[in-house]
Amino acid sequence: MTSLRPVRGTHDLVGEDLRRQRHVIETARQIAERYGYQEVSTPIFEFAEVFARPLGETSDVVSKEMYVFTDRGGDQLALRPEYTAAMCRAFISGAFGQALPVKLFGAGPMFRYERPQKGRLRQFHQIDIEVLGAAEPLADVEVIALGARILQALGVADEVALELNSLGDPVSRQAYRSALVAYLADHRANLSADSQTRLERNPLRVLDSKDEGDRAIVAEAPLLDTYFNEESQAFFAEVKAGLHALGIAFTVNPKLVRGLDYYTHTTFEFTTTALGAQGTVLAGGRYDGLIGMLGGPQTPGIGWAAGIERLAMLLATAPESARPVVVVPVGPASELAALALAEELRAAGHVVDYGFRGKVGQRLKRAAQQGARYALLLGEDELARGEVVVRDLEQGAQEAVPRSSLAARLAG
RNA sequence: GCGGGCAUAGCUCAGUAGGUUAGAGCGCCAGAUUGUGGCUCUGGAGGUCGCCGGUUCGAUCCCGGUUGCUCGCCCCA
Repeated sequence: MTSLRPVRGTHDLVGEDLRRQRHVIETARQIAERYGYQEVSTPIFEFAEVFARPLGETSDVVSKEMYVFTDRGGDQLALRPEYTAAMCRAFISGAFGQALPVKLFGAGPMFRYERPQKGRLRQFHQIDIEVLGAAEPLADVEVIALGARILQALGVADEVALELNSLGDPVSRQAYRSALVAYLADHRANLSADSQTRLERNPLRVLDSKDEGDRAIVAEAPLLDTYFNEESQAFFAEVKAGLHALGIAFTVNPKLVRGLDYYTHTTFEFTTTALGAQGTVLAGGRYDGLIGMLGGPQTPGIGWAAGIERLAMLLATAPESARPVVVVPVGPASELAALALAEELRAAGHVVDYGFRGKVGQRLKRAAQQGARYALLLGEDELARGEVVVRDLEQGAQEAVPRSSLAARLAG
């Protein structure tokens, strides 16, 4: 048995799994570009405060899941557990210029120290979309639409449903929070143990508790939208109207509360029942206070992140890998000529593999395993005649083709 | 951090009511076929039965612990 394993919750990505993930990223990249989002890539580690401050010191992500370390210069750094705060830091650092809004697309690894399970890893990958500097509800609409279009293009739209909610602006949210805490405090004794601690740390989370007793209590709890001021109501109405106008189906889930502290107004989640316990596939919301919280100029923001592994698992089929042409020298005397032929075909744009050793039979077997369509056999006889034997590995038929018409033969 | 399931060949898995050399299919290597894969046949390599300890004359099998994987809780993409 192997003694050297990848670190728990990390995986080597190869073959079909890698192709699935690349397909997810490429699809998202193309569509984001079509919507006018620019691709950016930020460092995978940052000063730890970049995440600790906006996410909240008491949040699980910061208090128990972040990979934090001190570097040789004594700085407290963290492997990024999410993209949004890092994007905002880059914005404050001046990476994206001054013209607002900026529309950003990114994809890459994130790190959280958690118990791995289906659809959850310690190093996982996310696609990230952010719009910074747009306070308009139509920005929320576009951002959600972009997510919906990507899910459609991936062919997973039927597996997924959009849930939408609003937390209201900070004033409304705070008013509601007080009312909720007061209500829950009256029922504290009947709440589950988890929800009693939620009540201390993040009372809104009690709303989406899975515990049945909690659900009964929550059913009677005050409703968020009754605490909305006019502005919050109008904002939410515009987002919903925009989604209707674009034909994007959603259901309002008044108990949809995103976990991270920085959300205001719109929150949303695309979820599936096809992935076991980790149903959330793409989720985000508006975070108008985040950039200010980080010490930047008050700038509104809205965005989402999608789990690449989760999307890759939903893909019905894996993309095919390129089918190579394999060049096979017959006998040692033709090796160099065969290698030169391979180079020539590569220069012409073909995917060409050249094995380094083995008898003709072994090389052909290998070529078939690689999924090659053609094997090109080149021996002394063919060299002398200026020909190449083109063997169709699917049909089993082969024919000698003059070098001059080889390109045309392979094209057909 | 808490709970359940699983751990035998490269892969998927069988097995021994505790007993001498632990099996299959697929894969791998070689040969039949010294310039031809996929079919067929023959032969071969490959295992500290996850690890440590206990019970026993004897443990891959029973018991305890441990590690890993996996699924769930918390939390989240």
